Amino acid sequence: MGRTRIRDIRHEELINATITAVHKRGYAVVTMAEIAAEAGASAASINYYFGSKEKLMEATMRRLLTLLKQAMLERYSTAKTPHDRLMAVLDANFSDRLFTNEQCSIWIQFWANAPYAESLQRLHRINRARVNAHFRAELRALVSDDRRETLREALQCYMDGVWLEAAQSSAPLNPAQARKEAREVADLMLKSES
Amino acid sequence: MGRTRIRDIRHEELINATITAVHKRGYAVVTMAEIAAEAGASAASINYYFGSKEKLMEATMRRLLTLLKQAMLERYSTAKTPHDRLMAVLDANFSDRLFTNEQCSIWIQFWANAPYAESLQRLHRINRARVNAHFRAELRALVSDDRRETLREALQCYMDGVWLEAAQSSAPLNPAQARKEAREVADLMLKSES
DNA sequence: AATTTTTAAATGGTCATTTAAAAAATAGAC
DNA sequence: GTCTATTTTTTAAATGACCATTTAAAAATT
Repeated sequence: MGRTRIRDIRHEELINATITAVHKRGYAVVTMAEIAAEAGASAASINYYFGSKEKLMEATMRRLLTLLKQAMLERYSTAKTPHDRLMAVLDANFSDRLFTNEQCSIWIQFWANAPYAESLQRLHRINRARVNAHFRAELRALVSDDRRETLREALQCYMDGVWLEAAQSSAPLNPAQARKEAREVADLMLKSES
Repeated sequence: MGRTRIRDIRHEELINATITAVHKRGYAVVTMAEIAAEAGASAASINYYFGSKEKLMEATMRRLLTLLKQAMLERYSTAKTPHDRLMAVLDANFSDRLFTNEQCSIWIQFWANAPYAESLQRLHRINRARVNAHFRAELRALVSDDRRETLREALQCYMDGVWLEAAQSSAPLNPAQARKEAREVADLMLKSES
């Protein structure tokens, strides 16, 4: 049973604290002590559970990527048509659970640091490849060969750009609105195909 | 005359060194000593000319924003139609001079740090407002009222996303290709209007 | 001679990580 | 259920780097 119950609880607490602390202070300057304080723990305990600051950051990013993956798979299961499944990918990216100020901040920090940390770069590649595969699969049925890659890249860049812009704003985000706009943009691009 | 000749030369050298050093090591971890070494100077001289690391970073970002502004104005002057001027904005963003690995890296670092530094945030707002104004002005003649804002935001996010993705790749960028794709994407979105 | 530019070295502060010991939880024996 | 023994968890304090910035003096320029 709960052989590692406390361990799991602390992992979760510390990762949540990391998300909040990085959002508040920035990846570059946040300290172990600040993260620990956010979780009501001590800096030493972070090293006890994660080994180092870098490994904590990696675990935090892994968590976000898992959430995104789950959100996509959830929506995929109920979507019937290629068009529905394409929209499912967009909806997942802007789901209420994911598209928050805190998580937008972390994503930006992730993007900014991935080029300088092998472990983060790897996570980024894996995630990017998965999203691309989904897009490609669904677009196959929706647009002609010669436009498919252009459209796929445009959609991917659009989504990244929305996250980027959201991270600059301190006003609370509106995921429902973001989903609506993403659908509009996608349909706008698809329409010129039919 | 050259009352401040050396001062200007050093400013330029140090800003260029900053761009290179940040690209190589990341904003978060690059040291004054590394930047100085890149310029063949000493860390102390950076403080002599810029006052602090933060002010150096601000000056560096200001330089990039100026380059972008110039590139836009240059292309604007020769464009005749609204469509041409819209493309001019895209072309400026992906011009040979700007769309380089080094500068992409800096932009990402800029985006990641703007939320945590008032001075950077200000620069970001100013730049964003200018690009938006250009887009809005040209789109007025090209698309209907109800779709204009969606399209503008989509284009803006697309551009940001392309920069973001470019910063993740270590392969040399292809500005001409980026311009071509941006034009395709823009036309794709405009087409469904006509 | 005066001013500007340059830097080596000193300063002071911050912080991730380690250490060593305490506190808490758990298990096993009775 | 209570009482040790053992393991796990927690943290205060120590350690050791690292680094931006300052200082003071030298070098270069005017």
